[in-house]
Amino acid sequence: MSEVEYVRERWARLQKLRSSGVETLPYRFEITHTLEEIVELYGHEQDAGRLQTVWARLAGRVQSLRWHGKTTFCHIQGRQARLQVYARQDALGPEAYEAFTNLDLGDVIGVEGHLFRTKTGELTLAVQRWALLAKCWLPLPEPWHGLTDVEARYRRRYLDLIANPRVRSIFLRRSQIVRLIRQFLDSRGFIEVETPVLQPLYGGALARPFKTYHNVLEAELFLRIAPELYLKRLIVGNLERVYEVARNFRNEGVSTLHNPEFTMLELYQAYADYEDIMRLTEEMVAFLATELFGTLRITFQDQTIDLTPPWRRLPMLAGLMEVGGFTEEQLYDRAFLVARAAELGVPRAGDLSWGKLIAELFERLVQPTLVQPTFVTDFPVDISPLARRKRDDPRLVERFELFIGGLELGNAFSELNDPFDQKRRFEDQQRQRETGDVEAHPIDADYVLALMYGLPPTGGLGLGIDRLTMLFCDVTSIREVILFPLLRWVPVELPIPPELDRT
RNA sequence: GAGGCGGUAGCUCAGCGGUAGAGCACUGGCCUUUUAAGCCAGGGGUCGAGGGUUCAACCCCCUCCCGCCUCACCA
Repeated sequence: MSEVEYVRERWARLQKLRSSGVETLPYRFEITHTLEEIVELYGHEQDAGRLQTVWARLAGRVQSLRWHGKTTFCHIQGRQARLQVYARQDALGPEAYEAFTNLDLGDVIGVEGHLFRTKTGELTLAVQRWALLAKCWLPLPEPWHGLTDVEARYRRRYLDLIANPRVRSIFLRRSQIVRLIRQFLDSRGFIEVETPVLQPLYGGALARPFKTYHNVLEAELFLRIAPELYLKRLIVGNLERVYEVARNFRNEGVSTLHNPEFTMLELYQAYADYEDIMRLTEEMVAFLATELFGTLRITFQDQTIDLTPPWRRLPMLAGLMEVGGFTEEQLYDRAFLVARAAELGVPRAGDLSWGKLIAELFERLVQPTLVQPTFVTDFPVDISPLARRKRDDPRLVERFELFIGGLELGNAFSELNDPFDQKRRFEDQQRQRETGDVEAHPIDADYVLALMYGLPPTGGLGLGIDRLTMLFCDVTSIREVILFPLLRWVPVELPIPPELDRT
């Protein structure tokens, strides 16, 4: 049967229901409990007499229907809990009962009655009155296999959420993660702030931006690629500890690890350095695991990951020596690095700076081995234009990236607070841009001006919320943790029968 | 951007160069404690789109669209 015919059929049933006296499509329905509350309160209550006295008004989506002549069972589903509902002709009367048997899977109903337990012991509501709250005009995916077609799952995420409990649990967990992060940071004296998404000049990361246009100002604007430079202005402004749960936009490819818009926690703490931020990070992630799972040992892709702090610190150059087999001399031997990089398939290795060569080699040789939580520290200065130089080696910066389960989760520095050095670093980026590096950081004089008023020593962190959620939900595609991942637009044809397509 | 895989009923999937299939869902009937309810009967298809080869194409060929995976790009 075509979708149009389903709609037609259900339309006819709705008309029948309207004439049965059952309340139809009301503006509100007063509930006494959510389904979660009812199950929580009475799920273990065995006393039949006591259950009998519980009168409840509940609502949910009909997710199964079993009818047996003069009685009908169904389950209604809420956000997490579901409850069985039992309708009898003798309790409802012939009209309301007949209407109940004409429900469709997917309809949203409100029910009123008392609780009891069936023969098999299942907590159930015996309906006395009911109302149709919303009509489901189209058939739902079948309950047994759920919805598996990936494209359909992303384009119609609501169906995915209805049909696949695991998907629901991922997004509930994501919400919990963000809530716990706020709780953790608030308890440490951070304040949550909001900074511009529309920026006249983008910065704070090395990436290509989306461009847009303000009509009245007649000005080009960019969607932010990171909130970093605004948050650090706030540290200049004495706010001392700030964070933002920031949606960032990067005009880059889509993959299992990248969505053009994604969510990053950024935080800045005055008077701290990157060592402090490492401790903060491991404590925060350990807090999350403990609150979510009650343990610091989690499973990701069949590997057990131990989140117990302190985590391994691995200086980038040390990693190349240990895992990559480099000697200290080789690390500064440009010809050797170029040859090794070319060997590993790095394109245009000869054109890369020392820092980029080191980073490429590290990424290929060492990164895949990082399953247990690891802070990779001390990056080359030329790929880190916003990080402060290492106190005992000006070729490097005080920066770390966090890897867990092979995922790159975060990036942090001792923030560069010297306006003169910052200006030179921007100028260096500008030169890279002129040689064709489209991701080089643009010069932001307004930001340097802010630094001239004095940025205290500051530690900052960017933590990928999407990827952190992937880790905690044991999924390998970022689209599984983003409710509506970016897909190419396709036209939709509405299955509305022509005779119903009027006012 | 390159390569691989996929798109068949509302959903999950078979299928074969020769009349389009199953399970669930749907419709009608029976059934007052069922739960992947059961039993009986029935309806439902632009086989992603377009072109080509062929007596004949869901199937073979070409182009395109959409998606997934790997790689590249990308921190």
